[in-house]
Parts: sequence; C-alpha cells; structure tokens
Amino acid sequence: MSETVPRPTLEAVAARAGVSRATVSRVVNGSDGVREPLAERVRQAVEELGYVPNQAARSLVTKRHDAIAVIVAEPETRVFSDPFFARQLRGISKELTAHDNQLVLLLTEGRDDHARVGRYLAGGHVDGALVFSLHIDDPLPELIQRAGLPAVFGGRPDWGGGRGGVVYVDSDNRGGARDAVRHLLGLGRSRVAHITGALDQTSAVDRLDGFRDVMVGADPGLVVEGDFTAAGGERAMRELLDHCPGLDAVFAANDLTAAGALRVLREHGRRVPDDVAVVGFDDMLPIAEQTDPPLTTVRQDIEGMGRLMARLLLRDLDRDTTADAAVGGSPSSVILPTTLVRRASA
Amino acid sequence: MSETVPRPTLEAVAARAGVSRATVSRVVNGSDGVREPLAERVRQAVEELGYVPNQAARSLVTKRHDAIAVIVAEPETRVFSDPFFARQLRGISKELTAHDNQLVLLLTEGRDDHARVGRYLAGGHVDGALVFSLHIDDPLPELIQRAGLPAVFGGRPDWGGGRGGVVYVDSDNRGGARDAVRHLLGLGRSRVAHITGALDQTSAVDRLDGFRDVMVGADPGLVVEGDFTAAGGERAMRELLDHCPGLDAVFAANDLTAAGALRVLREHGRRVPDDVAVVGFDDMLPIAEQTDPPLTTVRQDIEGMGRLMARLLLRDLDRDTTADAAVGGSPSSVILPTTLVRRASA
DNA sequence: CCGACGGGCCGGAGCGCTCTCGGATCACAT
DNA sequence: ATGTGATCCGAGAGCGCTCCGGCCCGTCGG
Repeated sequence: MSETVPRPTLEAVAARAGVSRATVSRVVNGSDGVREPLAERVRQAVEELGYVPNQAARSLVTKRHDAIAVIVAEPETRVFSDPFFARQLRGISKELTAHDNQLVLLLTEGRDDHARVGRYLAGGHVDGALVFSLHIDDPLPELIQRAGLPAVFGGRPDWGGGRGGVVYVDSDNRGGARDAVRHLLGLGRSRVAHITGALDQTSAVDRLDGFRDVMVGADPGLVVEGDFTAAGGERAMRELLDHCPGLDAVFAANDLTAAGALRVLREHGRRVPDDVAVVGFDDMLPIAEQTDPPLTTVRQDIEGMGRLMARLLLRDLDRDTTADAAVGGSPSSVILPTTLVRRASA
Repeated sequence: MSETVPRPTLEAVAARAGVSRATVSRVVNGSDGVREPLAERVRQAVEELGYVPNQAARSLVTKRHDAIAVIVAEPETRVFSDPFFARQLRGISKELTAHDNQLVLLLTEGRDDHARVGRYLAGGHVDGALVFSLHIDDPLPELIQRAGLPAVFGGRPDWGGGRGGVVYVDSDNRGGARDAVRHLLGLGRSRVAHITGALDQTSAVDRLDGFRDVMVGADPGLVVEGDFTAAGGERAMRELLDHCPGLDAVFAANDLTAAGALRVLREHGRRVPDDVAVVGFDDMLPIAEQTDPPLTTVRQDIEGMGRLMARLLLRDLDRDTTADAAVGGSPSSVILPTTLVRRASA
C-alpha cells in the first residue's frame, strides 16, 4: 500500500550507464575527470532511473550533513508573540537553502530539555548551530562546544560576547536608540523620557545605554522600567505622567510598549505628537502602522540578521573544510545598522 | 583547533565492555536478550566513553530517520505576519520531540522551489511531511506522494480534501463563524454584516459559509470581501457604511480586519458596541486585546492544531512499521473546536 | 550419563556511498 | 616501435550500524 519502491542506488545507475560506481559518483558530485560522452551517458541514466543520492550513506563517509540546527529557547515568549522569529527564520532559511543546507529546528522548552538538545548535537546530525536569546547561565554554549560544533548567536549574549571568540549578530540597538532620541531632540523636545524593555535582555540594556548616551545628565526619574509588553508600557507611562508631568517626549523600548504608552497618553488627554512625541523600536508590523497615530520607530533588518547569521556559520564551516590553515581568521561578530522610520507620532 | 575528537563507535564500546558489537547494539536499542550483569557492563562502557549512536549509519540500514519535514509555502505572507506560524510550530515541535523526532523546516519561496523540495523529499531524509496552506494547483501533494511519504496538511486544502484520503487538521471555521453571528443576534442585533477574508483561502470561505448558515436570506449587500488585512478591513467597512448605513453589527473574518473596521467606525462616529457590535476571529494577540474597545473574537487552539498534526503523522508512521495490517485504518482528518472570547466590542 | 533443545551471545554480511590507488588508455615525443 | 607522462576509469576498502545465521553452553528428559 504505502510500500515504497526501493530507490535506485549508485550501483544501479552505474550498471545502466555501463560504468563503475566511482564514475557515477564523480559525475553526480560534479568533480571533473570524466570525459564528456561518458558523463553524458551517466547523466542520462540518472535521469531515467530518477536517481537521488542517499544522504545517510553519504554522511556516513563524508561526516558532513549539510544541516544546521536552529535553537530557540522557548521561555523567551517574546520570540513567539511577535513576528521576529518568523522573519529571522525566513532569512536563515533563504541563506541555508541557497547553499543546499537543511534547517533543523530545535525549540527548547525548559531546563531538562538541554539534555535532549545536547544529545542531539553530540549525535552528529548537524554541522553547526544557530542560537537565539542566550542567557548568562545557559549551558548551551558549553554543550555546543563539547559537541565540537561551530555556532553563531543571535543577539549579543549576556556575558558580552567577550568569552572565547563567541560570534554573534545583532542590531545596533544602542545606535538606533541614539537616533531615536536625537530625532526627538531635533523636534525641539527637551524633557525626553524612556520606557525600557525587560532589562534582563541585552537589547533592552543597549537601548537604554543609547538613550543615556544622548541624554547625559538627564533626570533619572525620566527612565522607567518596562518589560517589552503593552501592559508594561501602560504602567510605565502612568508612572511617568505621575512623576514627570512636564515631559514632552517618550522613547519606548519597543513598539508594543509604545502602543501601551500611547493609550495612556490619550486617556490622559495628551495629544500625540503635539503635546508628547513618541518613538518606538522594531517597526513591528502591523502594530507600528496601526497605532493612533501611526508610530515613528526604529527599524531593524530582521531578515537580514537571520541571513547574516547563516552566512557567517556557513563560512566558518567551509573554512574548516577547504583550507589547511585559517584563511581569514575566525569570523567575528557583526552589528547591523538600524534606520529611523518617520510616521505621525514624532 | 576546532578538530573534532573522533567519536567512539559501537565497536569501541564493545571492546571496552568485552562483548560484541551486536550485544552493545541490543542494549543501546533496548531490545531484550541480554542478561543483566552483561547489560550493566555495557551501559557503563557507554557512559564512560560518552558514546552516542551515529544516526547516519543507523538510518542507512533501518531506513528510518526520525525526522519530519514541515513545509510552509512562503507566499502565504499571512503566515509570517501573525504569530500563527510560530504557535503551530511550537505545538508540532513539542509533539515531535516527545517522540524523539526531529523537525526539519522547509520554507518554500516560489514556483521553482518546488523542485528543490521535491528533491529533498525524494532524497530520503525524512519519514513524513507536515504541510501548510496548500492551494489547488500546488504540486506538493504530488511530490510527496511520489516520494512515498505520508503527510498531514494544516488547514483544509482547496480541493476539499476529498481526493485520495488526504488527511488534514483544521479549526472549525464554519462553526466558529456561526457562534460569532449567533452571539451578535443574541445581543439583539439584526442587521449583521460580514467582511470576508481572502476568498482564495478555505478558512475565509468556511467562515463566510458559517455566516450564511445563520443569516439565511440576508441582504447580500451585507457581505463585503476583505483580504485578512487591516487595510482591507477599513476599505470594506467604508463600503459597508456607504451601502448599508443601518447595520448594527459586523462579523470580521479575522482580528486584523476587525481592527481596521473599528478604526473606520470610530472615524464615522459610530460607537462600539453601542451603535455597532463587532466580532473578530483568531484571538490574535496582542491585536485583539489592544483594539479600542478590546475585541470579542473566536479563539482557535493553534498550538493544539500543530500538536495534533504531528500526532496524526507519527501514528501513521509507526502504523506502517509495527503492524502487519492496518490496525485502525488510515487516520482521518480532524476539525478542532473554537471558542468565543467575550471582550468589550460585542 | 547422553542427546536434544533452546536461549544468549558472537561473527559476518551488507546498507549506499566516497575515496584512494593502481591499471588501462592514449597522445606525443623519443 | 617504444617509452613516458598525463588522463581517465574501475576495483576495493571501509564509514558505523543492524540483523541474520550459527555456535556455545546450560538445561532437561530419557
């Protein structure tokens, strides 16, 4: 019924083309040293038989799998509540498939999942790993290293990336924040507040740092901690309005936060942007376009981040393969630029 | 430097434990026929050497890969603009890892990608496929069948699923729509309008059907086509207000559409829910909670859908393996119930 | 006490592929 | 005609695993 027809093997193709396995292998893998007429005969046999190489057998000898693990720590619900994840994945996918690599997705649930992931990585199924949202006490890097796999991290890791040549890709959160605040100042605002993100995430810390870079010596009361959610934005905005009723601008750590802030501002009768200008971060659609008024925000190239992560990893991979020595040294981390998107809120 | 230590093989473990490969294999795979003292010695050797079986070698002989492909058609940008995708993936992932299966993600870009996917599926890397948003002219089912792989589809396929025992999992879009409309009627509304989704998607068609089930013989002018976007919702709402200014309720095909409709209603000075009650679909967070007023909507169990898809597929797989004959017949499609979530808009 | 029987364990074959060698072939120069 | 490379191709080994057949040894009936 669902009985699979046994797929043709190299040998079958060889027999049909009247050559040896080795020759077929050469043709299939595009190495030279096979004269044209013969090669053509082989190609035809491949065609006729619908031959597709058996990856398992190939991996067994090459020790290459042409597969990359993408590891996402599930507790980061943020990853799931916004389209970031999907966009990044899309970038990764594009880059990987362009190089004939497969994407194996590992969503880790909790603590105990690490054992599973470790076993998997050690099991030699993949050639490398792409890892998201790493925390300081995360055993993942250790596991990956023990498995002898190269890895690239998404977002600056907690410990600053200073350790053992960790490679990561991140947006220029700090620079983006500076741009946002400068834009606000450029609008003639002077009492600029900041609602931070969840400060256990480096992106939130970096954005706060960027804010401070520009607002040196500002009233510390103008900074209130949020958590990247709309509810957090509302709460923080209320607090802000309470303590600093004179503020004329708000830089929110992300668009969701900004949306919450906007609601509270409206509730309190403040007009945006006339009374208070608001800038968000992420350019998270459709949120950013749907707020009232539409949000001025800092856009980052999410898909590009994903693609870049994959590219760095792949480069590392065939550096190992092709070169005898390190050709260009290990790859190093990359910070991607952001751009300010002007809409109506500031 | 990044030189990998050669991983221990079965043979190495066997040598250390003073037994044969076969015995180690038995112990590792949990088959019986090895007496306890020996088994223990083997287990210890495994431990000491940190042995992990080589999957490639194993697959080569078992023809099993313990991996499932998840195929998502990229053009469905809807998939990427809302968290559906991630949620479903999460459900799938949970179920798969619980059964020690890996998740290989295939995002297909366009037409020409099908060749790649086909090759991959035929390449014998995976044991089955989970497929999303299939269209009527999609070559995917053909490819999958040719590769001899079992598959489960997400969402009712275009051609109605009547063909060749296609198995799919879907929400009860029609029933959910009925609930929504009945709720509106229960509120005493009588001129209920519907803004549809993109009607080339079965979910949109089903929701429309559900609407019609309840509103038999209603003014056809009360149904306007949307496209699942907020902009589409705005456009449709304007049209509706133009042609049927007397309407007192709107059932929107999804929450984004509802959000657009809400904006236009406010713009026209209609109060929600006093003048016009609005119900959405999806309970897409954070949108549904953030609209003004918060949206009454129909919730579907996205994660459950994913999990169920995976479960059906896995069941199908080891039905092939274990049973001599069909134990319980082929699995069949499942429709998951929806629930109405009451908030302020209706 | 011997032969039959059976469960526990081992050796070997082989999954489909790659890759190293060495043999065959051919052009060209000797 | 023969040597000489360079070039092309094939045979064979083996990657790490599973599984089959058979050997060995313990057990029991006669």
